[in-house]
Amino acid sequence: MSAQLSEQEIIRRNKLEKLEALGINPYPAPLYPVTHYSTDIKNAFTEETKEQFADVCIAGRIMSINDKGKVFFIKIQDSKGIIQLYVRKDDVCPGENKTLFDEVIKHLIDLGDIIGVTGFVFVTRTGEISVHAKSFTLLSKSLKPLPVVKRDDEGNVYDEVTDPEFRYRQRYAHLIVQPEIKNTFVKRTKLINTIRHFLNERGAFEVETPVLQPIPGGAAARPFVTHHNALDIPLYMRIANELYLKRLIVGGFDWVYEFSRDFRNEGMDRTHNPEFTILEWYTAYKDYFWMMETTEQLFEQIALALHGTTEVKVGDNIISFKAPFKRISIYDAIKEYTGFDVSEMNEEQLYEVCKQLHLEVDKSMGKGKLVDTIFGEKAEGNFIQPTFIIDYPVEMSPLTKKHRSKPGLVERFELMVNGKELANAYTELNDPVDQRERFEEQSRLMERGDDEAMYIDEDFLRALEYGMPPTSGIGIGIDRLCMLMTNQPSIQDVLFFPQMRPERKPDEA
RNA sequence: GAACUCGUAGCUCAGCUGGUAGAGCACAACACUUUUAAUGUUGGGGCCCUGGGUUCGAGUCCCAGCGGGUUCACCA
Repeated sequence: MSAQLSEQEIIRRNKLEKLEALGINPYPAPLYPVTHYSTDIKNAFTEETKEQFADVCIAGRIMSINDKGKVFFIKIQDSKGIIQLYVRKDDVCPGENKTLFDEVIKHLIDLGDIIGVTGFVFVTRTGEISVHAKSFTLLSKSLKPLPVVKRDDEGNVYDEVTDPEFRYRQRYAHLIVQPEIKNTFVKRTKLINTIRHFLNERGAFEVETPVLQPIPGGAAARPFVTHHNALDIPLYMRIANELYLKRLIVGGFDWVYEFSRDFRNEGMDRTHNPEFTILEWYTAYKDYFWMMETTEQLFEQIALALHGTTEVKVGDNIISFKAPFKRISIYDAIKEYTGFDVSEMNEEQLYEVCKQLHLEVDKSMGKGKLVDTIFGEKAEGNFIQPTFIIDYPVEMSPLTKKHRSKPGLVERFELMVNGKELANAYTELNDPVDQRERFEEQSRLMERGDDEAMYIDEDFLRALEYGMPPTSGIGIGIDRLCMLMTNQPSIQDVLFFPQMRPERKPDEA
């Protein structure tokens, strides 16, 4: 074990022993009575307010040390920012015993240590607001050197940690070294809070439903399988929570929602993580037109909450979330970008169109999947500004109510933004007889080899048979929405701990 | 799962057609009581991802593996 330690790690362990020999606990238990944060001091300190800062207590992690002999300039980083400490030998060691300064501060303190000081705020000769330390306390010794990232007053960064593996595997260290990435995660939480507030103030009710499901329903995807020992049955990590939320609508809740962590056993890339978050909500006595209007309002509100404006810059595009959004049927969208009118086509004709468009297709694909493929490959990427794609063919949508006036279609929309799907919603299918037929059609697709076709959920059908009010529901991909709203190209940058391949243990080499 | 690409000090990176392993920061020692990414002087630190091969000789060339990234496939 010790053979694997670097020189610097060994030195730090030696310092730990020396501290203990001096009777200093490198990991003290008592609370540290912090009174101020770095940026609050820097923002509020003036000649006029300086009395308020005559006696402050502040703590943080040492990010730089400038040793000037009998004076140290130490920059510490707390949860809000960085502030400089001015540590003078005779002020932290007023008596005869100068050990704290000559030994501890001069030799036993490292970058990365967490310390606290009390003192008063003042401005140095070079004009930097600093804390003049009267006492100095080691709060936690750091045994592992952090990557050293430096930055000057213009904000230029030197020796930035660029290794993505480090960023994602050791997020804790990445957050220390580049705290500006916190902004993305602060925005993520703000986004979720905004949605929660939007829904709650309209009377929606937040619920929790099973993650472990005996039948993985509500979406077309490959699930993770696990096993329950006591019951001796397979259980699936949920791929969606749709069918459970609808059961609650049957049970008499008019508007339920859940931020659902879903799991899909599929590939990983910069837009896919095996676990991800989808907001789903269901509202009784509404239809998909109402849902489009509500969705527009929600997105407009999110943009305002995060950016203070409805115009959001994403990559090279400026996206306007000002409601209302454009609406176009999926067949019109396909016609616009391929020239083919597929609205009246049967499966063979669609297959032929796919061939002509050089799209990869196979015989297991039904009409729904063929239309989906054409749209996904040829049209989807063109919708940069928020656009509702509406009225999908029934074959693509086994949980959606048939269109009130257009045969062969269902009342469904997907919201496209920046060329990607952000939301998927419909007027819910509440006819139990129709729902059973749709499930049976899915079974036939499964037999043809479609490994994403849905299972028949008898319990869900039983619930529908009791009667579900007319309902509209929606699913919104929260991670994708975060990527969009924070202008991050990779899902790994909006998740604190994205899934990684297991790290190889050093002793396995 | 496939193709391409990368792996050298704690960090960022050099290392030529194969010939004793390099820099800056970080680290250690000394000096300096208001410094500004980086004060000066001196010093230490490497299984060059792993395993094979070619060669008198491999960080460098070849093969395989491991890990990362990008693109593609599947999908939200």
